[in-house]
Amino acid sequence: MAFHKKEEFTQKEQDLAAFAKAMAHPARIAILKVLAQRNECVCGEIVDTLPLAQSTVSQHLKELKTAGLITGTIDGPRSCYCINWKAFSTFNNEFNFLFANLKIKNEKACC
Amino acid sequence: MAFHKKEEFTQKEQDLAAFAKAMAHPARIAILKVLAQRNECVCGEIVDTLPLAQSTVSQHLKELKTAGLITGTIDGPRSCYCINWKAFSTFNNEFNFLFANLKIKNEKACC
DNA sequence: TAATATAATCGTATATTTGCGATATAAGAT
DNA sequence: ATCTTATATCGCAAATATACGATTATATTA
Repeated sequence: MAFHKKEEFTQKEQDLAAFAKAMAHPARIAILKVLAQRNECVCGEIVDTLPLAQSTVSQHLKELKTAGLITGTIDGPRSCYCINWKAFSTFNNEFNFLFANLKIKNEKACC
Repeated sequence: MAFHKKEEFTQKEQDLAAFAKAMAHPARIAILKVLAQRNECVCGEIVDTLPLAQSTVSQHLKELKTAGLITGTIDGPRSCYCINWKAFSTFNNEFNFLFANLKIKNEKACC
C-alpha cells in the first residue's frame, strides 16, 4: 500500500516536478553546465569531467534525455548531446509563473 | 559500494540540486502553490487540498522546510507555514544564471 | 484535570534512485 | 575479418524516497 500517488495531481504539477527531478542531482546539474559551456555538442568528454563511472554518466544522460532536457543523436561511433533549448525555456516560464505569483503576494513574509 | 558521491561536486551544484530535489514531487509543488495563493500562513488546510494522509503531508512539509523553501512556526495548537521568499529568490537567480549561459550560447540547437 | 484538536514523529512496507562492473553494440581502423 | 574505441544496457547491491497507520506531543476547551 505504499504507492506512488503522483497521478492524483494535475498534469502541470507533475510536469514541473518531473523537470525538477531531472535536475535533482549534482551530476546532472554538472552535465548541463558542461553542455552549456561548450557550444558544440559534447559526447564522452562529459565522463572525463565527472567523478563517476562511464556507465553511471550514461545513465544520467539517459534520464536527462527522457525528461526532455537534452537531446542526443548518434554521430558515427560516438554520441552527441545538446541542451533541448525549447523544453528548457518552457520549464523556465512555468517556474517563473509560479514564482511571479509568489512575488506579488508574498513579498513580505508572514511567519 | 553504491554510495552517494554527491560530495564530490561543487557546493553550488549541490545546492541547486538540493533545491530542485525539494520541488521534485507534485505534492510539494502543490503545497507551494497553496502557500502562494493564500497570502496568510496556512496550516492543516494544506492537508485538505491534497490526496494524501496527514502524516505524509507533514513529511513533505518537513522536507520543504529542511531544504529552506518554506518556514514554519508553531502557532498555538496548529502550525503555520510560509514561503521562504529570500531562499526562493536566491535559487531563482542561481537557476537564471545557468539559464542565461544557455541562452547566450545555445540559442540555436546543434543536434 | 480530562477531553479534544492539530500536527509531528515513529515504525514499517514498498518503490525508486544511485552507482558500478560486466557485457553488448556499433562504427572505424588495421 | 579482427581489433579498437565510444557508448549503451544489464544485473546487482546499497541507499533514499514515498506513503500510511499508530502513537506522541502540545495547546486549547470543557
